[in-house]
Order: sequence, then structure tokens, then C-alpha cells
Amino acid sequence: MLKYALLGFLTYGDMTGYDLKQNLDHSTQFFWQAEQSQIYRTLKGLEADGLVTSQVEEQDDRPNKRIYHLTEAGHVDFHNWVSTPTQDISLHKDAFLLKVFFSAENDRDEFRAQLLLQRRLHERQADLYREDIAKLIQVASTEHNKQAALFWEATRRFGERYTQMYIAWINDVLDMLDNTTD
Amino acid sequence: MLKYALLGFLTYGDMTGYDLKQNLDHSTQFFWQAEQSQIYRTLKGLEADGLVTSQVEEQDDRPNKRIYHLTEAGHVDFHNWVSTPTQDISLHKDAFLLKVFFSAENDRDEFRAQLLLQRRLHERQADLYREDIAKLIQVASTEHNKQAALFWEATRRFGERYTQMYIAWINDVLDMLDNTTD
DNA sequence: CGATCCATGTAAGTTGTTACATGATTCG
DNA sequence: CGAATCATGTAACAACTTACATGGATCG
Repeated sequence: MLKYALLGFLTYGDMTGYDLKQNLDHSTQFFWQAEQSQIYRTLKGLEADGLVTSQVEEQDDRPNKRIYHLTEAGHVDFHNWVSTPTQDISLHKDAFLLKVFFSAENDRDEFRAQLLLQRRLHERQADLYREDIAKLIQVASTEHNKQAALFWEATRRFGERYTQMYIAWINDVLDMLDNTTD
Repeated sequence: MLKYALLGFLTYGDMTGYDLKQNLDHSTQFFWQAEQSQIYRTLKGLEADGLVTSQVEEQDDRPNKRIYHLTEAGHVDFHNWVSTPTQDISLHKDAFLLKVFFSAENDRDEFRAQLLLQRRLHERQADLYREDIAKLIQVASTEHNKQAALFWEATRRFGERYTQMYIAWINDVLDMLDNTTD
């Protein structure tokens, strides 16, 4: 899947591995992340498969760049992916939910503290979606890709809803605890 | 993390790798999954680390069982994990969101169809949470672990909220599409 | 009589994480 | 003057997936 994230960004224009990492960190991070090392490895694979080409641009004051370019085959592959329906629901892993599931083994006050901590973390995240990410999309969309902005905004709203849901759920669990005569 | 899921289930009683797979599939599947092969491999590691012990029970009509048992060290390790706060938000990967992000490259009608498909899938999932999972928890909680039922119910409610949120978000995106003069 | 359940395991491959290594430039 | 930015890469390891292999029992 990282493959398609990289091909997707390359449809916006030629980029280095470094640029791609920046893009992932600033826009898809909330639903798709990758380490730098993995990005470079995947790019090599894509080049071996003929989906991208690369050329080195020499620089004096900075490290040389290897700039990647989407080939026709890469464009076809990407297009094929984006137009093929996703047939199932994405599976998620959430370490905190796993911990909640087994928290009968935990002290009640300690558990309550953990809920409050998670609530705080998600509240901070919610601010990020409402402010920084919203701004980022506005700037990026006026600069170039106006068509794409609609879809970026759609994913931003998902993030906003997700964090709101998470916070509401934590409050629900806190209520459950309060209403239990233990 | 799978480590702690396995140790957690073993606090409920001795079990085989097969039993653990069943438990994962029927209760934590929505926020933690694992393949059978990975479970067996992880169990070996846990035994090597002295967190579990195992003994083979011979059976005539069925394959022999290897029954795992939590050691004192395993119990301590698990307890330590469950009582240590989760300091950050779990990162999620969602292939459909990735596709949405890049769907400017896709045909509008095709995209709309994909949204409707995902909505259908999540509606089915919502039914599961409301009916099957709710029943499962009721049965399990009267049978033994009454303390734990509260926490199982908490995670079930997360699943219910999550699917509801997902459906509401899809409706939101559909509205966005309708209100765009393209 | 074919599918599913029970029950374990290996092998090969892919993906993802963490750490290491380099080195000039720019910003606070 | 120390931290961050730019920019690439390798190496080792850990985690996860897919496929293969076995074989009786039971159920529809």
C-alpha cells in the first residue's frame, strides 16, 4: 500500500525520497505512515518494476538529490488502484483498546488516570485537525491542486470526527465506571 | 503487543494456541488481530522467555494439544504492561482513506460507488456490534468473568461508535460531492 | 460426500522499526 | 554554539502475511 501512496504523490510532480517523507508526514500521517528507510527501499523496488525512473541532481551546498519521476506504467498502475473498489474494511490495531479490554486486571484509579491521559492526547490531536491541518489544506489548494483539495478536506474531516468520537467514548467509559457499584 | 494479548487471555486460564486464536477472532479482532502462524511463533518466544510454560495433552480422536500456562514472571510482566499508561495515540492505517485522499484522480461516479460500498460494509459491521458481539459478552460475563465484562463492553461500544462515525463521515463526503459544481 | 472443526507447525516472503553513518548549512 | 534542516543510504532486527502440510471427526 505504501507503494500507492508514493505513486500517488508522484502524480503531483517529480520528487525525492525526502520530499515524499515530508508529504507523508504532513498529510497522510493520520491514516498512512512510513519510516524514511522504508520509503527509500520501496522506491528502489518501484524503479526495478519500471513504475518510476530516477536521476541524480548534483548540488554543491546540500547533499545530492535523487529525483523520482512517474513512468507511464506507474501512472497506469496507480490509476488502476484508485479506481478499484476497496472490498473490505481496513483492520486497525489500537494498543490502548487492547489495554482497556484487559483492564479488569488493573487498579480502578490507575485505569481512570489512563483514560484521562488518552483524552488529553486526543484533545490535542483535535486541535491539530481543526487548525494546522485545515490551514495546510487551504494553502496547498490555492497554490496548485484545487481539484484535490476536496478529497484532502474529506480525510481531514475524518480525522476530526475520529478524535471527537474517541473523546466521547472515553467520557462514556468514565460514566460506566462511575455507575458501577464495585 | 501481540505478546500482551496472549498473556492477557492466559490470565483467564490455560489455553492452546488454537484457543488463543479463537479468542482473538471473537473478541479483540476489531482492534487487535493476528494470524495463527504468528500466534504459535510468539508463544514459542514467550516460553523461551519464561513467561509461559506448556505441556502436551495427548488425544486419540483429535490432534494432540499443547496447553500453555502463565508463569509468575508472565503474570508480573502482563500486570506491568496493563498498569503502565499508554503515552501516545495509536497510529492507524486505513487503505480506503488513502484512496479517498488521492481520488481527485478517479472518476466521480466510480468514487461515489466506492463510498456506497464502504457504507454498506460498515452498516453490516454495525449490526455485528449491536447484536452478535453484545450477546457474546452477555453470555461470557454470566459464565465467569463478571469483572471483565465491563471492559469488554467498553471496547464493544468503541466499535459501535466507530462504525457509526464512519457511516456519518461517508454521508458527509457524499454531501460534499453533491455540493460541488465541478 | 464435501465442508468445517480441531490442532499444530514450517517456510518463504514482505513489511516495518530502530539504529547507524555522513556532512554542510541555517536558524535561534 | 547547539539544534534542526537537507538528503541519502545500509544493516539488523522484529513483526506480519501467505501458503503449504497433515489427518481424523463431525455435520449438513
